[in-house]
Amino acid sequence: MNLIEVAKAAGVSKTTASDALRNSGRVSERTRQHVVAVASKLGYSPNPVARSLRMARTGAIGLHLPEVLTRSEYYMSFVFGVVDQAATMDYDVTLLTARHVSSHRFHRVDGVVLGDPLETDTVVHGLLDSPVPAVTCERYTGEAEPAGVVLSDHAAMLDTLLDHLHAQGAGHIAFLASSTVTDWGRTLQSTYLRWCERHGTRPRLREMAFGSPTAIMQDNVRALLNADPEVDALVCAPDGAAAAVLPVLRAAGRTIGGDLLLASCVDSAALTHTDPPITAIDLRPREAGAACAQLLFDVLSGETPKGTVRAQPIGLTERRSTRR
Amino acid sequence: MNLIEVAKAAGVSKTTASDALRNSGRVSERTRQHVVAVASKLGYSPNPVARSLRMARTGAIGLHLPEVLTRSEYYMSFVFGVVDQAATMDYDVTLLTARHVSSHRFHRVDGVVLGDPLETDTVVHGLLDSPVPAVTCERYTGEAEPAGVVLSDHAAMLDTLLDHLHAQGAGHIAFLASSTVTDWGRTLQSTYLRWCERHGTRPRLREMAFGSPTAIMQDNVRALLNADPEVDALVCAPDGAAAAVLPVLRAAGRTIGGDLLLASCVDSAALTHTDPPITAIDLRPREAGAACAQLLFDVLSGETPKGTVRAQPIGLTERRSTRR
DNA sequence: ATGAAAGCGCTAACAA
DNA sequence: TTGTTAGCGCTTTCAT
Repeated sequence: MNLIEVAKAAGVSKTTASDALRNSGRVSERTRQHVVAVASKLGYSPNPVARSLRMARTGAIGLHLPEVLTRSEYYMSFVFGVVDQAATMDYDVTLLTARHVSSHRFHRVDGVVLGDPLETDTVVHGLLDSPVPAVTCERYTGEAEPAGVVLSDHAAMLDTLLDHLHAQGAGHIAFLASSTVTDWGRTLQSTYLRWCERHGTRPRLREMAFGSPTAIMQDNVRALLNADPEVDALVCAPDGAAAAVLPVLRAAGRTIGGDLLLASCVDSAALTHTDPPITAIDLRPREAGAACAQLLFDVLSGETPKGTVRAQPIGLTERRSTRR
Repeated sequence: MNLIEVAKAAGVSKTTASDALRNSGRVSERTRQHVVAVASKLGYSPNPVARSLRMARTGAIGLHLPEVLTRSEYYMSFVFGVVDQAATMDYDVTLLTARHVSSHRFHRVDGVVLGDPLETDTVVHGLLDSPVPAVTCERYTGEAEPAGVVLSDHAAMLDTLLDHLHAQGAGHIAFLASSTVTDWGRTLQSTYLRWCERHGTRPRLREMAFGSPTAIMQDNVRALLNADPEVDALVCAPDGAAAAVLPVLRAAGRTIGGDLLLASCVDSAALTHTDPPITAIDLRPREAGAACAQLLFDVLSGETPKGTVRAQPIGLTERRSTRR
């Protein structure tokens, strides 16, 4: 069932049928209604592929996420933020994986959103090199220049968190860090180190690769506490780490919210269920995803110049794990 | 940069260029290499939209998930199972949301995968009514007939779990149920009720709507324990419920793995970090997603008849919460 | 207000 | 082995 058949059945030309169905305002109200009626009777629906070819736009944007992290609640929310925003613009969202770099199928999408682009991710590199505009959530630490960037002020928020711990009496704050392959991980590390310097305390930092398994996180924290028994607060950067190390801390005889304060740099529902609930930075992933999609559309429409950077607010959710 | 320009630059016809780049085996090795070289020098990449139009297939499949649940680890894994499998077939995956039902853009995809189709979801209904084949993960409890179904034996696995609890000495097992809008939720409820009947014990069941907030889950469990202090085991169906109610159980003076056994019908990383770790049914969502995609491709290729049902194994992960 | 024709970039049938 | 031609279904000039 295509446009020609509808036109024929309605006794008009292809063009008129097309214009009628798209409300172009070119046809008389009478014929428009007639064509619409005929089309719906025939169960016609336009072929979006043909339309895309003619209009040179696909009606879809691509979305790429770091492979190792795809289980996390953060990314799931991010994805649906992007999808929601895209839906309001009548756009589809296509998930882009490793295949899409070697292959040459870039332009089945009008643009791409990259969530936390890893410097080491070849897909990211390929996508940034492709002809379609790209918006990243957080800075890309590699060479290429995305068409837009959505940024949150992680440095300021981590400072706020560290100040909070300090105000609660913590004097020796340790930091379980993410690797520096993302701008986020890098920023957090340097912020922590600077904060320690400003406060004249010795940094206790352990770095972990992205997507490290639970056991590794736990080993790191155990080692941290053994090496430094005087540690009285722990901030965990990797998603899921804070909850994962809770048993270890307890096994070491520590009381969370008592002689040891605990906080996470990524909030999640799980942190509200732990005993005690764990203080965390709320990254507002859904809003971040929506902001990325919006920026991409603004760039695509030409309203916004390439290279635009937009701020995305984040928050701190204080819970019992950091209240003495 | 299109095929014609490449052909011109290479001094061959459009067709030859096309065949050379697609390894159709129609052109001589000499010209093939020449065309490929020219194309890559010019930075040519084929237009997938044009190809789709010509070949009457889009190279993408759609994926729809229940809106309310989209944060969960289960669905994130499921999504990437689908994406992985699709990638091996050189297919894209497009996320389908509410918009796609009212609108008529179905056929930008060659088929759709529906994860846990809710009977009440209008998108699901629209998709099942659309001309493209659909594969569901779990049965659709409404009227339409999907082209394929991937099923796990939840009844058998819940029986196994209940038997396990019974073997550990539990005599009064309560069940926090999901609503019956999915086949999964329905199956679990009836299985629990039948098990109770077989064992001559009184069922203690509370049903919760899909996507209920934490507070509601906790209230339900509190009420359950108050009404029935003799309950010595609790099975939670909804994703996240088991972890969420842990504090409530503790506040009620119960010892998990001691005077109260606790288990979840959906496994997740969070359940390995709780104290104690919680026994759960491992639904193997990644494998399930991959199986759905695979079945869809088999249907699309015509190898597999419509209406095919395939089994997908699941497992039980016993943890300390159910070992006395 | 409507129609005829061109063409988006590609692949497949038909020739040579 | 290669080239020529005809569309896939749509939107957009350009006429009328």
